[in-house]
Amino acid sequence: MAIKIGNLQLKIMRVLWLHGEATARQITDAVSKIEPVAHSTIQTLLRKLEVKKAVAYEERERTFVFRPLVSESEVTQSATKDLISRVFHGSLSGLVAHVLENEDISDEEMTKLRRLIDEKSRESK
Amino acid sequence: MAIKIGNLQLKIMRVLWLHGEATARQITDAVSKIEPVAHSTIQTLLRKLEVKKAVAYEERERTFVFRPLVSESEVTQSATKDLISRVFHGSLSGLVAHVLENEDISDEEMTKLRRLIDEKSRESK
DNA sequence: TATCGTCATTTACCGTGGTAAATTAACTAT
DNA sequence: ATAGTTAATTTACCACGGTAAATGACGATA
Repeated sequence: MAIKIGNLQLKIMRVLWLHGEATARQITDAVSKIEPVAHSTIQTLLRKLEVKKAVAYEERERTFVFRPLVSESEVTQSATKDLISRVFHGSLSGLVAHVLENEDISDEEMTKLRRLIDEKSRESK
Repeated sequence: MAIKIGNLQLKIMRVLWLHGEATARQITDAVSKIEPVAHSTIQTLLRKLEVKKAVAYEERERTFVFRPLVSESEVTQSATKDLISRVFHGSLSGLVAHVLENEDISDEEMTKLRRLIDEKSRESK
């Protein structure tokens, strides 16, 4: 548990979550579409992800095919938990209060938020 | 902008926000109440905070008295923005949805959340 | 067969957060 | 005046994320 990864590592994981599996080259290409990155950088980070058991690979026709070992939810979860506990003393409403006060939230977002809360309270009853 | 600090550095800043100003020794003592830390560690981090203009000091009776140069809100803000943009593609509701699905939120928290949203929509109209 | 392209592997470096001991400088109390 | 206390400064690591070039290994192709 408590999978903690950086920003580029997250982008790599996203490619894997999206495609189920991918070669280093495919990941480099996918990530580079948004922001160019050297292939060797991707390989280094894949190695680091492998060390911390976030991905695994399998050799297929002399090429490594990587697949994720952790789910998007797990990673998202620990990043979120980390922020909420570190910065907001464990309080989700603290976070939301802060954002509502300091950021402009669109009407659409507000509607979504309200719906989320409504649904959640209905279901818990 | 975009002040980014680690966990222990955050704890140091909290002492400063709380007291307005403090000596390194006072910070060490305050932080150590929760979790012991070497005085020299605090001093090192104060130095690093000073380099990045998060604190300033003033010499008083041969002792440095530190004060914060950035507000709690600024720091909280950039940590929050960072998470929301990195992990939730800029969507606060995405974050909230995730938390509601994956964590147990108390009734009290839910009430607070609802109130926050109610107040916010009322005020924006 | 010699070279070209493509992988994987090795090696190396920077920045930042954290950890802290060792040293120096200055004042205080005996 | 000397020993002890306290603070600041210096120095030194480690871990991790990111960045990437250099090298090695191997199959394909000219």
